[in-house]
Amino acid sequence: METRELAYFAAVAEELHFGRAAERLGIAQPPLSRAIQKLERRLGVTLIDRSGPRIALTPAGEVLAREAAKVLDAVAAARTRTQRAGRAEPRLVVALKPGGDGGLLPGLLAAYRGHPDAVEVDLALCAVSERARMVREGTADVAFLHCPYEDLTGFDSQPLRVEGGVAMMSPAHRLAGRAFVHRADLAADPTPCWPEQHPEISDPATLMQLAVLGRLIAVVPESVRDHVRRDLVCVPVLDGTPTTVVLAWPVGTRSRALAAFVHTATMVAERLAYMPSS
Amino acid sequence: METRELAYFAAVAEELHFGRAAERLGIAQPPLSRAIQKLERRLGVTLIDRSGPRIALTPAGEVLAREAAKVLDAVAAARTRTQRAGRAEPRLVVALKPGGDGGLLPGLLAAYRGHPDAVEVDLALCAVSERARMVREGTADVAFLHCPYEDLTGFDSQPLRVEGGVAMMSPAHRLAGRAFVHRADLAADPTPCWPEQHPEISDPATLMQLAVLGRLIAVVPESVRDHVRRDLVCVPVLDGTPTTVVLAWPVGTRSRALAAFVHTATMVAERLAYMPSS
DNA sequence: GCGTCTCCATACCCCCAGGGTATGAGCCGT
DNA sequence: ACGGCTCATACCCTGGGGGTATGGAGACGC
Repeated sequence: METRELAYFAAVAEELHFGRAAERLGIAQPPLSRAIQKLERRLGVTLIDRSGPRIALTPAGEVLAREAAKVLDAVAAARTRTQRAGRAEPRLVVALKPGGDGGLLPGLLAAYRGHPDAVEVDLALCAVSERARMVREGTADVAFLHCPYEDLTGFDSQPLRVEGGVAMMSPAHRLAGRAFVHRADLAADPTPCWPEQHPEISDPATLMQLAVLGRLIAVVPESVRDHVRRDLVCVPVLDGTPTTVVLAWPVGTRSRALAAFVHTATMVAERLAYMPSS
Repeated sequence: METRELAYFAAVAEELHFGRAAERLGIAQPPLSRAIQKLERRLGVTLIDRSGPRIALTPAGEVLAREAAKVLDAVAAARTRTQRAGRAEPRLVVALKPGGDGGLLPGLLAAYRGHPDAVEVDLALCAVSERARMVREGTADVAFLHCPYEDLTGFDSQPLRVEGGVAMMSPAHRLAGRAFVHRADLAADPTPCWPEQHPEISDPATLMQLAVLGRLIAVVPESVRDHVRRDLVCVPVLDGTPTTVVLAWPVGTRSRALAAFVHTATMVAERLAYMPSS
């Protein structure tokens, strides 16, 4: 099973149409039909049900569609990781969303610079949904992720710190004067909360703008507190789900630079834990 | 990057010798050299350092060697899973070591048979190290694994029950009369324990034979207690690391039969938890 | 019910990529 | 310096992957 064949099958499985799949692949339809037939012969399994008016995947075809996607992802990751490893002097690409480092990054970068295995660090500031994908695809080496909001399957990870939540809201809001709130206070509120109800807002500026306008209340990790606009107030949510800031990297990575980065991060996080007021 | 090329590179990376790698691959040496050169040109990266007396992998080559192994594993898994899905009526292959089901299997199989999504269940009784590999390669659909002794990366899993440990020993042993022991009692003992010091013993019969002879003390999950030879005594280890029996399956599996099996297992495990004396 | 349209399979051809053999080139060790 | 080991190069050849043209099997309209 060559990757080309798997890519062909993946295209057919997605389009459910040989002609369109062939067009997308940049080849003619007959070679594509033959390639799929050959794949079926070699596996000894029917992958596509061609009897109906529209073609459909057999159960085996469904399985192969998922497996093929995994293989193609692995191949793409292999390419980017290999190329990155071969270019010039090594660098470490760290993916995070703005403010998503739990306040650890300044101290971490300073401490990491002094480590014997340290290399140059590139920061990839990106949207929420991008970070895990970047690491999976090899564009980034390691990412700051937030449990339990993000899926850690396929990653090794190191928890750095556990943070409570604060509710970010307009000063005009009726809860703005409170020393703390509970989830129930927010649930009863007419203004919607985030990120539960608005997962599509990935941009902090947009989020804060909406909060200022009283359109929503955002529950964010407490470390974000220092970066919010001055015209917003933050009120701790006592019973909010705590967020764990973790460093995540692909399983099986063997890189001294990465190991040093993770180790340094753990040290820095521990040190900060004893000085939480900073 | 075709899988053939990756297999070629993996062979070279393993043998560190073009001639032997070519022999292993069943091709001549020149085509292999060319294939690797082509790979390097396409990636724009040097993979192999040919300057020394023995060839060596560059850092990029090291990366690709690991990534290629992942891809080839994924391809092999894709083939076996697809073929299994296409053969006749579906079956569910459950991998476990003898006695490794925490006593859940009889009740689980009986309850599963009644489930609407149930299919025939094949039991693959295999050695300790085989189970995870079988699921990873697609030979089995799901396995009983034991945390924290086995690596769950790449799997989704469902914990079923937590078990304490019992020390299995000859009746002649000085601790055999005790109602319970602590780790310290065993650590001070001249006879070695298992599995910590003897991971190579994967066969329960061998293990028990050695225990009978007083050559070792085996610390095993308490559910194994019912299956040990009658000429052995089991003494609870109060402060032993608890073993969690989990069901593990490949991430991303979509199978009603498997979902039903896992769900049933959870139910059965819960029910058993309320009747621990059974 | 027949023509037509759509869509996949088949037939046939071409060409290049991948494989083989022979041989050269570089690097040791003696 | 020379022979041996090992990888690269040169050259040829074949198979298979890709192209075009066309057939055949349902689905739909009238």
